[in-house]
Amino acid sequence: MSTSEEKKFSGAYHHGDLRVALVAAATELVTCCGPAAVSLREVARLVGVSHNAPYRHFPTRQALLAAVAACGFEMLSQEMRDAALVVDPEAHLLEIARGYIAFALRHRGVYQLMFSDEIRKSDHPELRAVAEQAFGRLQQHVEMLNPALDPGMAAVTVWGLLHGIAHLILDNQLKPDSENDPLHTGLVGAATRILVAGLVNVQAGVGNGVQPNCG
Amino acid sequence: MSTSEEKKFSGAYHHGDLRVALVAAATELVTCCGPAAVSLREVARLVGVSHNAPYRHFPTRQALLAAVAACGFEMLSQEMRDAALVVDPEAHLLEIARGYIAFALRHRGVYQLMFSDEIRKSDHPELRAVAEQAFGRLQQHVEMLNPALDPGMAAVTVWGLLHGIAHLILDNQLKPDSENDPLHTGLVGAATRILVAGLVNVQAGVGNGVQPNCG
DNA sequence: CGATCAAGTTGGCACTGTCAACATAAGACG
DNA sequence: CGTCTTATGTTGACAGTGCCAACTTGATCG
Repeated sequence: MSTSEEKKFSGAYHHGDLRVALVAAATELVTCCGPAAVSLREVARLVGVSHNAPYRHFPTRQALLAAVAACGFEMLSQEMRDAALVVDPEAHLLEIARGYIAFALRHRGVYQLMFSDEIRKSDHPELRAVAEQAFGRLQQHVEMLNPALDPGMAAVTVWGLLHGIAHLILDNQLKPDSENDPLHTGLVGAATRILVAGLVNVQAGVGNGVQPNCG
Repeated sequence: MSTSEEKKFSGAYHHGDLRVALVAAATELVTCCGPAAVSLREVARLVGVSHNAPYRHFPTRQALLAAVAACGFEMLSQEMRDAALVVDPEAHLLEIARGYIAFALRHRGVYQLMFSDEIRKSDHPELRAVAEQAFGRLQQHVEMLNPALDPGMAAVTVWGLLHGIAHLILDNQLKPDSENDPLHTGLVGAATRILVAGLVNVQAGVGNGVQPNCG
């Protein structure tokens, strides 16, 4: 933030790198106060430009938020690559689950944004691309657990569980076990164990191929 | 809606039943256009009163939306009672899952509202009550599947999966299998089968009691 | 140098949630 | 019956929003 938030670094009329400064400021705002609290005017204020300057770089508020979300998907994708070190498949998935939830907690508002229907992926192809990449990684991991299953179905199931738990936590729908377990590792562990047991033991049924990410 | 939406049914200055008319209109708006599209002024307009009349019945926009959400929880609770007829535990949970997703799809915006963090359950105790009631029903059902498991953990896991899938569908994160399977029965079936297999086969581990619904 | 054009600015519009002040109708009480 | 109170609606205002249009600035290139 300290690099470009102060615009007058060279007394310039033109900011120099307003686009990235806007995304950075917006990300910060989203992270601390949630997507709803982000207004273009506030972001502009933070960066130190006039209320209409952002429109030279983003045609709409949604577009700016989409850029923030895309940034989030890249981070998530990275996070899941980092979790790829563990070898035991079960421990592997547990590691992924922990990482996923930790990511959602650490980036709160950004995570909410990434899966918000306010940001239609159909309107932002680049967003869709990074999102599919992240999902692909997850699917790879799940596939190793039980190759007999329809990979798409299985992956969406895992994703659904993680996404659901993340949402429940972020939306404050769970009693504040937060005191002694702020990352909800207990819940995540139990849920993952149940899911893994299911993935391994379920008899492979018919699967008609669900795919993610349209918008 | 036709009962009280037209205020001048008797040329009255006082509406007679403005509160329920507002909730009804808001519910309609939320259902068709999503929570974000609901403005107090628009609701007032629909009902045919001045833009400030709602403030005589709801101290804030959030309060009106909370009333809509509470109404939704009651419907969901009802829905889950209706699903209690099936006897085979597995088929039972499948029935519940189908019902849950169907509810989310049928009531779209209301469902999003029910679990939105915009509406803090701590601010609306009556909301919290009906929400906990609905969760209690789910927990009862899950408990029958494997009494050895921590009931809270297991129920939150089931809930998490259903909630996650619902969110993915409602937020348009899944490719439009919608054409040939608008209710996503294929996905819901597969996911539920995996989950049931897990619930039945997992060895009961330690559980430190997660509970839902705080805000 | 002069023209062009991207990048920022000022001003305005319609809309929002919410507050304050006022108006009206209905019901309580004499 | 008349008056007083109170719940309920209304009008008007304020600060905030996203976005459009018109203007200004400064860098870049012939």
